[in-house]
Amino acid sequence: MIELVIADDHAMFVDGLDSILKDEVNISVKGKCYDGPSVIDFVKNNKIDIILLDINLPELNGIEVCKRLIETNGDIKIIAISMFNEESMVTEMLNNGAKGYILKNTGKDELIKAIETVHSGQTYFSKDVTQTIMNSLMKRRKKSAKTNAFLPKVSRREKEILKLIIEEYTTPEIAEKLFISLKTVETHRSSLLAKLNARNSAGLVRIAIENKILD
Amino acid sequence: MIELVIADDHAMFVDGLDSILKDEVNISVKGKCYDGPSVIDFVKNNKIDIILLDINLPELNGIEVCKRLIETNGDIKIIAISMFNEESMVTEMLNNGAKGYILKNTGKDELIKAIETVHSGQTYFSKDVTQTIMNSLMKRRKKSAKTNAFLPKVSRREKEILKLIIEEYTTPEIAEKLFISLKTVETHRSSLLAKLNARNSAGLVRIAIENKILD
DNA sequence: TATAAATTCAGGGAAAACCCTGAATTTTTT
DNA sequence: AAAAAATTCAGGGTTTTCCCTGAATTTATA
Repeated sequence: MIELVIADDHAMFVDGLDSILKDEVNISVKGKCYDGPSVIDFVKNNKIDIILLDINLPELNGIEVCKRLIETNGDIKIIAISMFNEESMVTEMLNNGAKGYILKNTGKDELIKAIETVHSGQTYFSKDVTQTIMNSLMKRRKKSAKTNAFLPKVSRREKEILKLIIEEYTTPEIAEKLFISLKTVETHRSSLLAKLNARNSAGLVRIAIENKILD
Repeated sequence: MIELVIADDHAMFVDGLDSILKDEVNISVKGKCYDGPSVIDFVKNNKIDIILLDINLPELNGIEVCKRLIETNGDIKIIAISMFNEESMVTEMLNNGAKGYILKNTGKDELIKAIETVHSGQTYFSKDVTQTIMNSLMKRRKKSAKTNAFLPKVSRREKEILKLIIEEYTTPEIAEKLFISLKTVETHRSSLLAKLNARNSAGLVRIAIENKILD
């Protein structure tokens, strides 16, 4: 028997889920919560396998609830429920330990499949959700492609010096470390500024990291 | 008719795919390539809708091929084929414009579904692949929590100044921009160095980016 | 083998960054 | 209301960075 609790501030939605799940012989709805703190309380005092957790909860939002429950009660399984199919929310929930993410327009069959899958120790994400994640992963391409723009070649030695600059070494220190003159290091620094089109060390570091020049 | 080319260095695998696709009335295998440069050549001289592109290609690997083809021939659709279900490879291909990613142990039905889906303008990722991506997104939770370690609070004003430092503004410029004294900016810089445990601006920028202090 | 690119070094100077001490005022938190 | 944190400013000094010109040597490339 899978024992679960439903957490959502819309009573009607909670009841809807409840009536859907009532028909399932191996699923038992042990409780209903309408705000964040209640969920934490309820889980503390009852043996619960799975929480169907809405993201938009009053007082303490679903993301926070998820984080706290995983911290204190590591073996609890959380399925996030949300109206919004947004990459930021999905990743946020995943990062806080949710085992599944389904949308509110999910049908009965998929809901039950999600519950059973997560209960068996696996993770469950609806097709729409995974598609959203994949799409957002792809969109990042255009961003990074734009920032790349035009980058001249940075020589081996320059990279070496750039690396040390990023590691907070000063020019005298770099000179000593590489057994070359202080003036040579300064030359390399100037070349780097020119090549990467930076005004100072701060820009050098930012541009180097943004464009993954080292690696 | 979907016109495609198969690119993989293992002839036997290529022939296997070919014979599978031969039975499909609406799919036509227009060519077979066994290394990176050949693919680029072939696509240049033939009207191709889709490329089934292996990641491990000789001379020029699949990731590079993908990047170049998308740059020159934006409307071509690439489905990556790989033996390995690794998050790094999947994201790498996605970032370079692949529209699908399937594993080499994928069955006939799924392969054809992938081709048709991608040809229709959508993206296709097999269940295994999406699962891998979702899992790796979840694993990052622990990582980011560790790197955070202990970071003191950076105040609102300090963040403002830190942002400008990262944008390559100098102290006099920041002072003018914020209508405050040069000495005040210097104080904030010192506080930032102390709080973030950095030795200089370069470190400031690196630490700020690494720990996502702005955002 | 020419040519180009990378690496090395130097002097001298201006600007910026960094360090220290010290302090007043405002805002936030307890 | 009191304490703590944030923001503001200053003097004076050292170090580092940045800029310019100029140049020799080594290495890679056409």
